[in-house]
Amino acid sequence: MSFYVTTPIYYVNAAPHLGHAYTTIAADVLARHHRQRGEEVFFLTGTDEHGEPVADAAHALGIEPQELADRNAERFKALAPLIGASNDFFIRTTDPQHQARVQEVLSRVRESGFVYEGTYEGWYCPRCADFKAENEIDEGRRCPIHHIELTREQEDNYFFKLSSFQEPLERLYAEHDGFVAPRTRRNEALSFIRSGLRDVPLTRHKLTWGVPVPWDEEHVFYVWFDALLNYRTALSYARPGEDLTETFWPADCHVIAKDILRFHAVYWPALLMAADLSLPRRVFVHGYLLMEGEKMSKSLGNVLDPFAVIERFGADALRFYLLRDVPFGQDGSVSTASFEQRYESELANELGNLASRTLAMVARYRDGIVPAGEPDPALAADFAGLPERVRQLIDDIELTVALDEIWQRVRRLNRYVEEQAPWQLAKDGARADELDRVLRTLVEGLRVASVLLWPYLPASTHKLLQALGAPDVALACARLGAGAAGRVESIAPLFPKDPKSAESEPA
RNA sequence: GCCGGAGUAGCUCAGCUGGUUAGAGCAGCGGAAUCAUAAUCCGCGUGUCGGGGGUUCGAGUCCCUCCUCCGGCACCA
Repeated sequence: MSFYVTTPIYYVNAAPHLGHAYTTIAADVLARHHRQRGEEVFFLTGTDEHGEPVADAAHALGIEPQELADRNAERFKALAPLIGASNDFFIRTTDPQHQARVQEVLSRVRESGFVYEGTYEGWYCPRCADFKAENEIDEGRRCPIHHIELTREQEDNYFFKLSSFQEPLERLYAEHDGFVAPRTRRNEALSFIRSGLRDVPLTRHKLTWGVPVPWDEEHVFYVWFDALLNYRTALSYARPGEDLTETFWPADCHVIAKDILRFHAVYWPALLMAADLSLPRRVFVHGYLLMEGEKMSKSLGNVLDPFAVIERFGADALRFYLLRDVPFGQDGSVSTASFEQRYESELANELGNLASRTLAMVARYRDGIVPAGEPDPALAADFAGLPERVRQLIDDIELTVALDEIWQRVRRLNRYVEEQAPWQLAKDGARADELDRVLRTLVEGLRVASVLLWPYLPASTHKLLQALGAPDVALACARLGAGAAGRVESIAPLFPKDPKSAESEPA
């Protein structure tokens, strides 16, 4: 059993921000969950480096596109480990192996008859040195950037016969209902397809920053075709001397944001059909993170800065917050205030403190040895079926709902402590068996919750599971009573209240 | 304009194929406990379920209509 998940490749004309982190974190949760199942997982992320916006941004800085690409690719590459992403490879579309594969696949598409020479005509801005899309033209046919009048121009280039795939795509959507999720995004894509597909330019003539077209060196491939193919080309060279394509293709899940829906839900499957390659199983579209209800933008200030959050609270806190507070698949507001609220009340108070009190009681009442025996049936009943439920929800990419299911058990454990009042039992020697069972149950509950939380909170649950003497995170272990009795160690608070001043070790 | 979503407690939202007194978390008020990062737990909500009409024994949950908000409607990575 294998599982292949991807993020989009991030465009290097600007620096990484919270939105990039969000997508990568979500994909990472999927990757880690599937590893817990014992599946062979490949998790890909990377950078998209060609195209006019990169060339423009570079020239504005007075440097070559490659230099800008190198610079920003480095920043995206550095972001991944910082947010705890366990990606297996980082692709750059300027990798020579990628470019060679792109040429190969697109040549095949041409040989199959899906490419023809044509003329693109549109509104052109001489300052931008590029055509403008209909919806980005200002009043009076002006460039939205330079505010000068656009001219009508033509460009000879090669076209991809997208129109040939209208019917196959409609069939794909009919037969594979979950190809695009959530539902509303699927509808959007399908209605776009039904509205009639036109052929699209496959190459650009006036640009040079791109993958050269092998059959006509005057052209480079339009950046989207180059970019989309990364999902497949990466497998061929991610591991030196090995081709992983057979093992992992087709991708199980492409995680994307809604702004690139059309490319993944329409162009991409059409391109793969044209190349006679199998299609990804699913495209999952998440929403936007809004700051105070506005779309994120640096100029707004007041942005939840992922780097600042990670530096102070650690990557786990950011991961948890984003997947907890924003229903995955929908737009949602984020703010430093709500982050701090979640951090303190849920991570520090509910989970962190649960760990502290549990470990402290085992240490105080039983010298750090977890009593043997069966867990309390009452609590076991509340945990019954949980791993299966979580598994199902993750299969449905319901990351927020799955997290909530687990979190309800964290809360259940705090209630259990109050119900059982172990400190009372400890005063009565005749109730030692009861106390044994309560402590045993608590440790087990905490262990199971930690295993299930591991994809979301990899660093802190790892630390906690170590302390509990049960480091195995396999999903099969997420059953109350599956853990062995043994010794626990006490640890520093997992989520300190004032992490800024706490000189704790890095998470 | 066309298509698709959404409008449920102060806030953020659950409510699947219609069926007991409409739920959760947060915030607020009151209380209990002391193992714990002064953390935790318990109790407290008369909400026109956007408006109106309809179907039904019975409707946030189906149909019609109106209002408001959001998204998509092509070559912007």
